[in-house]
Amino acid sequence: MGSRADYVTRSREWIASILSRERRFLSAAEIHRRLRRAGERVSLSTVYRTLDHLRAKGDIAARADTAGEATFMLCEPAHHHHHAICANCGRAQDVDCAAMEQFAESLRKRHGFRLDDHALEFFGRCRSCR
Amino acid sequence: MGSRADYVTRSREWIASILSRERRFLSAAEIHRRLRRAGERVSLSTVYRTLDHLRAKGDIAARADTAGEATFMLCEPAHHHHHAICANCGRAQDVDCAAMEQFAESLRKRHGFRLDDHALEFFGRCRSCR
DNA sequence: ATATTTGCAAATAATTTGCACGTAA
DNA sequence: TTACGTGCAAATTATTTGCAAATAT
Repeated sequence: MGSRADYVTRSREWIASILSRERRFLSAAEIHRRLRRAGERVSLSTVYRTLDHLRAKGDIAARADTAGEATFMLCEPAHHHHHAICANCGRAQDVDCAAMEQFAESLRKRHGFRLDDHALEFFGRCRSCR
Repeated sequence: MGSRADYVTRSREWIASILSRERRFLSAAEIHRRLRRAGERVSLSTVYRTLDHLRAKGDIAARADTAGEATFMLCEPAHHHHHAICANCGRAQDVDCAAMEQFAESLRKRHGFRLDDHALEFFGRCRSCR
């Protein structure tokens, strides 16, 4: 039965550590640039493949930025991507969403829309960037 | 002073009419396909340029779909892109958002996040697709 | 030993651009 | 007429893939 292994490699550790240090959405190219700066020689395709791997495992959240470029961020609850994204530093913080869920429910009642998933993003300035 | 004109052309009328008929997010390629089906000979670049033009005017909303491809939809209030997107037919309906605004306000108080803009999307089944 | 990951170079796919020609005003 | 729009082909950019070599288990 298909239970594929999960090798721990230098590239993967580096990419994970970058995502873990910078708690914000990064593109594959940005991650690749940081690797080179750190002196790590990892190919861009490996970055893409690793990000895809992490996404499949549910370890990171992916979203397309305004230009449509894919970006990735470490994020535990794989199913609730609610973030407050700072227009200045780009950092994203998680947002608790009890009120959100409640609103989603009222949505269904008023609009007859059966909800499978939802995504909410705020754009602005975080506390430290004001 | 730079107030550019706004010519009414065959291509633009067609593209506007397609967006007006289909109230859902369409990619440039999808719009182009519809034009050809209708027997209209419009280049893909013109589709892109027209969509960009409409977006600049604030007549349409743009968003990257899950694959990162740009999609466009006719949408009056240029600053509030809240949509309920049907996973089946793809149609997007506007969602009233008084409760949303209120939630955004509490966000600021609790997280110290100064809000510039926000985007909210629901994915599921609309009434007629259930 | 063997399955998995990687690098590299080439293939795709979406989008943009330069430029000569067409068209609305 | 003249500013704006369009087609076409070429350029750019993000992402994916095939395959042989490297590496983790």
